[in-house]
Amino acid sequence: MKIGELSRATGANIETIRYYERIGLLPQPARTRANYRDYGDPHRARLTFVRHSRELGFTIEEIRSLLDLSDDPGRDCGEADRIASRHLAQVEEKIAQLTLLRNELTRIVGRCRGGAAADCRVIEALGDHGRCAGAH
Amino acid sequence: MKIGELSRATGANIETIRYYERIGLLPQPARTRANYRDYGDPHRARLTFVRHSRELGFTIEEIRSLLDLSDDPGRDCGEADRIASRHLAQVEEKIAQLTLLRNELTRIVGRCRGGAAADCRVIEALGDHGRCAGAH
DNA sequence: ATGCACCCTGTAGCAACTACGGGGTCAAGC
DNA sequence: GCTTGACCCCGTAGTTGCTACAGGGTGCAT
Repeated sequence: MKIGELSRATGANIETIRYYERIGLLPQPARTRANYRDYGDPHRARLTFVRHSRELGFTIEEIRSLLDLSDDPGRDCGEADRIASRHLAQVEEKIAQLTLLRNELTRIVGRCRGGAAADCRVIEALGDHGRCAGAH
Repeated sequence: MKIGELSRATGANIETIRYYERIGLLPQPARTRANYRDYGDPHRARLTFVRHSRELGFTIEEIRSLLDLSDDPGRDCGEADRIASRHLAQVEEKIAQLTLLRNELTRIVGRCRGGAAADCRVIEALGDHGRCAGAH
């Protein structure tokens, strides 16, 4: 299939597909006589894997490791589990941080009654870190 | 104070301070005879405002708007509240997304017993979006 | 033959920094 | 008086993960 079809099949956009090839995440496909990229099913599967992993927030380098693992069926897969676990821990950490942040922001907003900026509680709160409860 | 002191006083690193000056977020400070930047308290307060806002996840452009408001004490401050409210909504959205993500990841990890990568459930799950519950 | 959708390459842009190279300044210690 | 070290200057390039051109070529229908 041509790059446009692959793009529609996977939801990755065309520029992104070429970018993945350039950084070596996708192998170089065959070319047609007109020098168009010509993809097969293994390419589609690999790109689906990459897009799905990206949607789950894995970095390109993590995905590279995961792909290396899956390219080498004999290797122990504990490494894949470790990468995913570490990522899960990062996501949980991020959720915790954002929750603290939401609390700060909730405290800050809704305190303006439309007065002059000189007395604005929002601006005041932003300038004064000392009043924050969270540890950011 | 010199840039190193300002850096220590605010937690912003030196390169970042010069960057903020370059993009017009901080005013150009006075210079000593040796051409060193020489900051005063207003600079420190402004930088504290910027860093705190960045820690709360406001973009540089949002911060620029907030600073414009606070520089003009006569203006209505409802705008500040709108910026903060919109940002709060974005944070809540992000938390919701990450929570879905965490659920996916929790489903994926811990399914490896150290077998061969060929049978790895983690790798399999990443290649197969169809089995995801969440709407990412 | 001409329009249109599609494809090619290479480069530059985005946010928000961070790092680096190649220099200048200043106070302390020998 | 000379060196050592900590600090400062500027300008530019790198980071991540794309996205957006510019300037061309290809393939098919009308």
